[in-house]
Amino acid sequence: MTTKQKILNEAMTLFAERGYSAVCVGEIAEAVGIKAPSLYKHFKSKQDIFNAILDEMRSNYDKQAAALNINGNKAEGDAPVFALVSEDVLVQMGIELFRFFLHDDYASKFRKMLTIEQFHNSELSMLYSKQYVDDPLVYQSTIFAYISASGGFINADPNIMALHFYAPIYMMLTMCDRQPEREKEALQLIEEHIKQFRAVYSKDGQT
Amino acid sequence: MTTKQKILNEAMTLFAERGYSAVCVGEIAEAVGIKAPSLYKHFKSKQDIFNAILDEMRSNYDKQAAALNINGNKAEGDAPVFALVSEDVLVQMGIELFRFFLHDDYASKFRKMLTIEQFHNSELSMLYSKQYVDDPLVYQSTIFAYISASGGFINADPNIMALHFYAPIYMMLTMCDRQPEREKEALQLIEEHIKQFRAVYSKDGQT
DNA sequence: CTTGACAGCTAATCACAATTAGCTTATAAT
DNA sequence: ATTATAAGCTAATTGTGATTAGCTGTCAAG
Repeated sequence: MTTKQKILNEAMTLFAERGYSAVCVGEIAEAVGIKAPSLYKHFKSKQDIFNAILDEMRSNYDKQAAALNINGNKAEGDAPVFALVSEDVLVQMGIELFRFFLHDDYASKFRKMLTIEQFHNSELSMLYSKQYVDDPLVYQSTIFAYISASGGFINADPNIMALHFYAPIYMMLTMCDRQPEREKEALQLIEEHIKQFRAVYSKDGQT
Repeated sequence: MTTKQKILNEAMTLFAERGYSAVCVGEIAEAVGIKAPSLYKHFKSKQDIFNAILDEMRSNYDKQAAALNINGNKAEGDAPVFALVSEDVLVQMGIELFRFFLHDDYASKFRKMLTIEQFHNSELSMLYSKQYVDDPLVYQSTIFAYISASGGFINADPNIMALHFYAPIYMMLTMCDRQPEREKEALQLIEEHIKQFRAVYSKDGQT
């Protein structure tokens, strides 16, 4: 891995733990294994490092979606897969989603960093909302619209179904970001959540 | 209002916008209308100001719960009120809850501050989880257990019902913290969310 | 009246963090 | 072989931020 890349990684790790302004360039350098002034051979300022992290993540965004076996924004392609909502396919899906976002090193660090910096300016606010609220809701909504249309679920607004499905997962995710020791508990809750979600929304009623 | 109190207020405002380490004591002083060194007549360090904010909020915690017409941790007392889940009492409840937490100046600033600082140490992590995840869930759960028992709702795990009810509200709340301009949209979603929540969980079925 | 505590101020101090200057070495292309 | 470039280093520089020293005015208690 190139030094430049190493700098981005270590910087993100530190920013994710303590936030941009609490981290000093010396620490980033030390983590990389060089001295502070050498950072300036690769980036013109501390702010520039931060910006580069954002740029990198913007270009990684689609790759990330691909890393799950989902199509990111374009959920139409995935919907048929979910249509086979037999038994706990839905449960598995939700849990995979949760596990991936929680454990993927890059995704997880980036999310924590954005959590800390989200109020800093409106670009970051919008980015956070897009990544962790809007896009997932649009995606899930598409899926549920499809399932509803094919008769698997009762007739209900797919946007609200998406909210019902995703919000608890989101809440557990942010909880595990700050308290990783509660992952087990979170998984348990998510599993029950999805089972009950399926129960109340599926046409036949209970499992 | 005493200067000491003003310092705490202004400091919290700034910490909520930009986080502890990005704010310098001079700014706090300026917001209060004094010079930086004068702060030290009231607090022995910048960190001490932060700690005092936490202390203050700990002692305000119960008052806050009282400000809503709820009993904080002890939901047993409130449950009967909710038992009359006729029509949109539930909707009103949820929306009031949302509005209060979003607009109350103190509650809102404190939440943002804690959002930024939550990863700083485990005490803050626990505090965040308690305030915005665990306590609300316990509270809601108690309510739903009661409603279920009195036959208003289908038989389902009240913990999961609480999660279903609260998580979307929580997600919209944190969204509005970073994008206040989306409040209308959030309220709309919450209203539909609760209506649908009631529809799927109430014994009779639809509205 | 006067005195002491309080709360403010200006002018240091002290540390440290970001960045720049300028030197060195390795390496890869000419 | 030579040389230009990249990437590292040490030693400034510069700015800023937290905190301390020490002075001053106010005001309530004696």
